[in-house]
Amino acid sequence: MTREDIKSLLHKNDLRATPVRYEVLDVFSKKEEALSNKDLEDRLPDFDRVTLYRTLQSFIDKSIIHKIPGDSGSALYAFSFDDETVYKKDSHIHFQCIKCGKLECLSGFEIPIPELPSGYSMNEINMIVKGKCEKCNA
Amino acid sequence: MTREDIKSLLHKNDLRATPVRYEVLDVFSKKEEALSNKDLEDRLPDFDRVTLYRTLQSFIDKSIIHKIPGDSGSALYAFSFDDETVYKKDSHIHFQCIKCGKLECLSGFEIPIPELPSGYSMNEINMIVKGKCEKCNA
DNA sequence: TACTTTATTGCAACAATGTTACAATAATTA
DNA sequence: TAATTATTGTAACATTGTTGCAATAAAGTA
Ligand SMILES: [Mn+2]
Ligand SMILES: [Mn+2]
Ligand SMILES: [Zn+2]
Ligand SMILES: [Zn+2]
Repeated sequence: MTREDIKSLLHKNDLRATPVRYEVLDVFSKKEEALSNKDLEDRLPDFDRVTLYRTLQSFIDKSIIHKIPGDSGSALYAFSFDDETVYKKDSHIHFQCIKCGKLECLSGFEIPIPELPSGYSMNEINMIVKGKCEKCNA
Repeated sequence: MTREDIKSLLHKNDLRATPVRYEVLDVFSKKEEALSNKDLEDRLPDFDRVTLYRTLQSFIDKSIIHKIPGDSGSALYAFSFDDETVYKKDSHIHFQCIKCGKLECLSGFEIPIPELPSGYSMNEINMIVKGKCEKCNA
């Protein structure tokens, strides 16, 4: 993602193009794994953690990134490569390696639709698979 | 679950039968929804929150309850009605209602097995479906 | 039952993460 | 360039998670 790409993405979403936002989006678009607020603090030490927190919130609001429920205690976030509508239609699997700890979005691997009891309706599915990634299995 | 049932379940797991444990298991075996540490504090105000925290840990260790990853910021726990082995073999769907907020284990509705990229292995799956429950759809 | 052993509890204290208020500052628009 | 309004940094506070330690209670034994 070029600087121009980021700028237009931000403006398309009614967000001003500021240094934090450039940096955070740069990190997300490059990194293949999900990151926590703390992860960002470590990577971008020049910005305050509250600023990073609010940056994440604004991106979540605009669906530029998505939040991934984790059992780790802190929330994880990842870039939504597909555009918003596509992301919501066919959502992807989240995979967390039990050895190296990395949590990644498996783009291209669709979540199989489960059956629900009658009377229940479905809006969103989140599937988190735990196991060993390719590297850690080798 | 009778008092005797609870006692033998605890002893079977090498846990002493104490008042907190009776109460917590009583709550879990009756309630159909998942609960947080805070939820337990509200329901059982006579016990210290750290005691409840450690009670949950001991039950998790023995697989008497299971932890459910949520995006709410705090961990949720639910009773494992099936015994441990069965629970691990065919795990169940977790359903969270977007209207009333309740998170429940849909026992009897199995998680469909997803495909993974080659080289990846699977140890555990967690599927959280969001939508409206029967009550909230009526 | 009384005694011994060892797990468990309550309290205090601390760590980590999440969240808001407000004044200073920077990005847009005219 | 000036005006407008979003965004930032700092501080402060809330909530949840976690550990150490001495007091207490449960289980096992005589
Ligand atoms: Mn994802
Ligand atoms: Mn469950
Ligand atoms: Zn790995
Ligand atoms: Zn409901």
